Amino acid sequence: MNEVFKALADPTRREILRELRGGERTAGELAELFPLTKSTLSGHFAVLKAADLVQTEKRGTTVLYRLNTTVFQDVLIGLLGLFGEPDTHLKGESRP
Amino acid sequence: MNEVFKALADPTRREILRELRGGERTAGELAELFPLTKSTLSGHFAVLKAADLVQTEKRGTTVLYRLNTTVFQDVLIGLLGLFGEPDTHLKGESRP
DNA sequence: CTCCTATTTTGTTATTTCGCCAACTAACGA
DNA sequence: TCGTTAGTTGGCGAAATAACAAAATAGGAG
Repeated sequence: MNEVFKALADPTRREILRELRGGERTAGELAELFPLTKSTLSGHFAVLKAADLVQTEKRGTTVLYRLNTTVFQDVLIGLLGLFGEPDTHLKGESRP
Repeated sequence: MNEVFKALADPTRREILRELRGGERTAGELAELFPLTKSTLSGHFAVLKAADLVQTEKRGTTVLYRLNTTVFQDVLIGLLGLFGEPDTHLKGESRP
């Protein structure tokens, strides 16, 4: 979960995710959208992949990136954990 | 919004927010919960305050910190912006 | 096999971040 | 006023981060 928040901390990476809302894109297509080199973008892709925010598919010589919407739910739950009510009604300790 | 995500990127700061779910705490009370110096914690408080994630109230010689739940909504909307559907149904361009 | 094209990896540099200690300010009580 | 307690600020070093250029890898096309 820490990796997810760290990944979301960078504006470029958030913009990448925003672009992927429209559907899958190749690494090159994404790279063209930013005033950064391909290698820099490739590093950002790696961070997003490590955080499981994107999924990749290798098709021939290109790599497709797409959003992993499953993790969206995890982030939401994480946020609820930050701002929601403390779980005082639970039996066990939340932090033993 | 960038400051908010940056603030959430640090585990200590997220833990501070989690602690504040239980109600307001003084800077000293919060500092005791972490194996860090007061000055370090003070720095984290400043980041959280700059991101508008907490509100402060000076009472005598102590400073009370409390959660700013208003920003929670902003973060949610920001997340929906990242993972939700692109706003293709809107009239204007989203990025002119 | 050889040459492109697409992408990742590696090495380097500049900037930022996080932690500590020491010094400082502010409010209170004796 | 003097001393104490609560908290913030400034300076510094270590580690993480983000950017680039150049080299390396992997897949087709010919």
